Amino acid sequence: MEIAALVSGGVDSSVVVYKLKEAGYDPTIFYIKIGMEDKEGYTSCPSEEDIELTSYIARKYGCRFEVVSLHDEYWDKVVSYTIESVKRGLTPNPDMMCNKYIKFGCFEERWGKNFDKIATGHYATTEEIDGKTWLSTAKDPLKDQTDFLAQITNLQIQKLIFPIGHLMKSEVRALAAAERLPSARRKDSQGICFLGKINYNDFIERYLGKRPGDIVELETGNVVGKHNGYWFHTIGQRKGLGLSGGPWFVVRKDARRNIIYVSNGYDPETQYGRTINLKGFDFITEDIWGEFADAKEITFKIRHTPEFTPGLIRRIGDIYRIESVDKIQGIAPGQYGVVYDKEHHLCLGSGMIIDES
RNA sequence: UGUCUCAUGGUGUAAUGGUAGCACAACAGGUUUUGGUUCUGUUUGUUCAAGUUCGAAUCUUGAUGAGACAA
Repeated sequence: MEIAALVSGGVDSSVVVYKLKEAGYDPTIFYIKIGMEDKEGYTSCPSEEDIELTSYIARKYGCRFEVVSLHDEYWDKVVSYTIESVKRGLTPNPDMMCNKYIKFGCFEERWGKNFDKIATGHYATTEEIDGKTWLSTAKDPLKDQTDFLAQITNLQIQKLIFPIGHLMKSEVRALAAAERLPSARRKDSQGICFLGKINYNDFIERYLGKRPGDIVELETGNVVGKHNGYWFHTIGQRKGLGLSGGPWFVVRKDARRNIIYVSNGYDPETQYGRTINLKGFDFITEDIWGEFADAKEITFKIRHTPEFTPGLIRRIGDIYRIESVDKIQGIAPGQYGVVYDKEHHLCLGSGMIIDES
């Protein structure tokens, strides 16, 4: 079986190579360059070190190694998507798009198609049930990354293997240490991958600039402060408002009028919601419900959190509506509601959160 | 202009002659492959000038500023 391993130079993907070799496979290692360089030659890509580490792994395990660039595609599908979303007042999820369109999209079309399987260092697992492949959650609940994979398709999931999905993070680190991998003690990557060391707000300002507007208290309608543009704030956010007498949380955004609505207190009710409307819901493996009028018991996430929240899902026309059992903080349109089965074992699919109105 | 009240970090507030504290913000870390949440830590202040006192944010006088009542 021919396997392509996507390796970034981090601990997780390095251990993937080790696990594949251990299992008797001879993977070909690919490093995907997606560093952010725009037309002005501006770059933030710290890929030199990553490529160095990846190349070390390839040598150590005697694997074929290729550095491929999906820079333009990345810019198209992920970076401009991010900017467009933010501009529309939404909260984008670039990493989900990266998985859907880049790692398992463009890469597959250009290189992955020549392989039987594509292996990555995601904390996720797959499961065969009646000849169908399902995306299922990782053993390590804290590191589970199925929520970032929930936009991929059935075709993609069939080709994927996640060699470290049944390991705890600590086990992965221990393996890396035992194998003396240089990335063993490397810090976990975090944050939007294309930003590197660039501050998020700087990135936004670079493309959207500033547009001062009012910060309004939702309950009273009072103007309590000024902001530099609705695109610098997201729903549920506390930091960055600069208002005293708080804490204050962003509870609503009016992109058209450039107004940020906030509520005051440690636990304002307006910060929470129980209803989540999902547009363009995609099932990963198959539509297990079809047309249905009743409510299905599920669990879900609307953010990368360790908890799965129980709830009921209904279908209302094209909209899938989740009624959460618990109140949910920071429901931000543009983010994805990721739906799992009741036991939060299988990841069923996801849809983009839209405004309730 | 007559009278009164008030003046403490960026903001809002404590400390009634005895170590200027708290909250929010900001900043820095931890957690987290989405700017979110959350946790830990740090910085910043007595409007100014003179006086009383062993000792003043606190008492006295003046200045400046803000507010309220007042014709």
